[in-house]
Amino acid sequence: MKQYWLFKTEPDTFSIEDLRNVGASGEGWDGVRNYQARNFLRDEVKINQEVFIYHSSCATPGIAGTARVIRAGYPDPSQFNPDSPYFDPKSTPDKPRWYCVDVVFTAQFPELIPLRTLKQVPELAEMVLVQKGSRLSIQPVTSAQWRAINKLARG
DNA sequence: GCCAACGTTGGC
DNA sequence: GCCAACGTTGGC
Repeated sequence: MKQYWLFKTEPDTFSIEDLRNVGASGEGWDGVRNYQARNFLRDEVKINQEVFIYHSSCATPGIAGTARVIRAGYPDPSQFNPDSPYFDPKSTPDKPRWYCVDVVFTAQFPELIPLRTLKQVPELAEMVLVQKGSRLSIQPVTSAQWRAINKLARG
């Protein structure tokens, strides 16, 4: 079965509009500093898989649109950059600790689908995002969940 | 390996 | 800004 994902981002820092604006070159999804999320990026997120872009820590948190993976996991360059907020002095190029992938914008939903709406959809009851206390910033999404959310987005 | 203290996430 | 939930750190 095809694997889908949900990536969280704070729109004040990097929004779906920002992703759209970088165009076809895509964007390195860097700065993920959680081991469970790292493992997904390193081992399981593959080229051509599709991703929901989720806006967190903002007035209306929710799913803003979609992206596609154009490069699978590789060492996150920001961990080696002392000027980066994501610099990790304990990481070395032969033993990188953190990984990222590249994604490209595919669509922005006509309207963001708020978390509060997603929580009310029976088909999404098992979704990682709506589980209590889920802080995971890179999450697997099933094909059934992918379909249900795209249906919601079309209204 | 336990676990208290501390730090972070993120909705509200 | 509050605070619950969770992750990480570090002494022992």
